[in-house]
Amino acid sequence: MNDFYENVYEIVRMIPKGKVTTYGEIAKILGSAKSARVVGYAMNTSHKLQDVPAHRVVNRNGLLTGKNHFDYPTQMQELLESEGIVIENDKIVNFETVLWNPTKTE
DNA sequence: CCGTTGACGCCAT
DNA sequence: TATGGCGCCAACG
Repeated sequence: MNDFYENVYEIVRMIPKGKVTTYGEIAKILGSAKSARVVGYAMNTSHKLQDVPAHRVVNRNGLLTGKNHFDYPTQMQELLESEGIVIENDKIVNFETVLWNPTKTE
């Protein structure tokens, strides 16, 4: 397991309930701001890991781009809604409000 | 070993 | 404002 992925998983695991973060932010924290795609790929690999709430990770627009990779397309939205996050048209409402900043939280 | 693809993001047109 | 292309890095065929 590469440190890059380990860091990704660790950050995603740190996301508190009812909050979300973006691939770009995670990538930036890891030092590869432009490698957001790799973060997404890591998420795909994390599918086998239960401790990684991949549903709390969205793109910079708050759009549920990865919903199609779950067991069923609506699972991601359902999980987020279960945590109090409001989603409309596959997009998170009040995205900035539910956005979690890993760097601000220690 | 080389080419293509992808849970993204930014810049150019 | 909307669409398209390029970059980045790793995995897969």
